[in-house]
Amino acid sequence: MPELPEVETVRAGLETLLVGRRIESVVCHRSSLRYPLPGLAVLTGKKVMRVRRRAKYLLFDLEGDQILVWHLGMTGQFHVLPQQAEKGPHEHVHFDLSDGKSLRYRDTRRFGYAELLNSNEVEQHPWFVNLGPEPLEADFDGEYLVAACRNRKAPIKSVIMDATVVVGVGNIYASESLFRAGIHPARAAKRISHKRLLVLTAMIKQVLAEAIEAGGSSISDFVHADGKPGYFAHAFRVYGRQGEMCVCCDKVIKRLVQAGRSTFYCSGCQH
DNA sequence: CTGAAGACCTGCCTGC
DNA sequence: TGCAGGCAGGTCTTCA
Repeated sequence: MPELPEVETVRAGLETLLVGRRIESVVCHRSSLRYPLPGLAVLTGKKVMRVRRRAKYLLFDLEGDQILVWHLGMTGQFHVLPQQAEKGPHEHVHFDLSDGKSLRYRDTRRFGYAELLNSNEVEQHPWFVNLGPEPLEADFDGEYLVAACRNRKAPIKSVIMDATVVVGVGNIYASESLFRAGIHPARAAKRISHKRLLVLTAMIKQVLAEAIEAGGSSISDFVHADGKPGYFAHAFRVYGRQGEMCVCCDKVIKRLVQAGRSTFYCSGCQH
């Protein structure tokens, strides 16, 4: 469910709630999500040292050398509840913690997945080895995107959602950043001028930074680790607004389907 | 190699 | 009311 701002918001929440706590017990209510779950019982007694993020993956650094890598898929959520809280629907894994709380993983559609790695295995793991730069880091800049779009005739929306080009830009923020940049989502990447790609790079950074600042979006499944919703959904300018008036001109927001995903755009502002 | 489409899974909303 | 169909924030696999 979550795009980069949501995962980053979850990461920050979990960092506060988990670091320094020990895992006292682990219960898996099913043996696999998207893939088989790793044997999590080995984490019993381990202290959580850090919670990091790479792309849309959460990385829990544990005492010793192990890293629990977790992807939330479309509908994954972590909640921190009192240990005595009853098991909720679609709660697949419980970690009881040394402070009397319980970390619960809930995932309706079960597209989430997890793996337990040693720290030296992460970079070369298939999930990480081909990932592009983080969109908010300096190595994702205009010149980089220009180079990535050269010779690519795929629609620009597909290119910015390609995790080997840049990580973390999902279906919502792809539409939002293309709107801000005034670029039609179906335009072939190679047919966009250098100057406009520089603007798009800046808009990707801007929209993601604003969403993180607002605590992520809240559509149906996203909630923070502490259960509070994010507020960025109120700031969508095109996503989910087909049939509504554009905020910038007198045209109506349209929807089209690209690679099986909905894309929202304004035919007046984007070309 | 590239790009498009299907697959995974459940729940909710719409329209007949 | 009931049911079929479409839709949902991700990513991997398959196919042309």
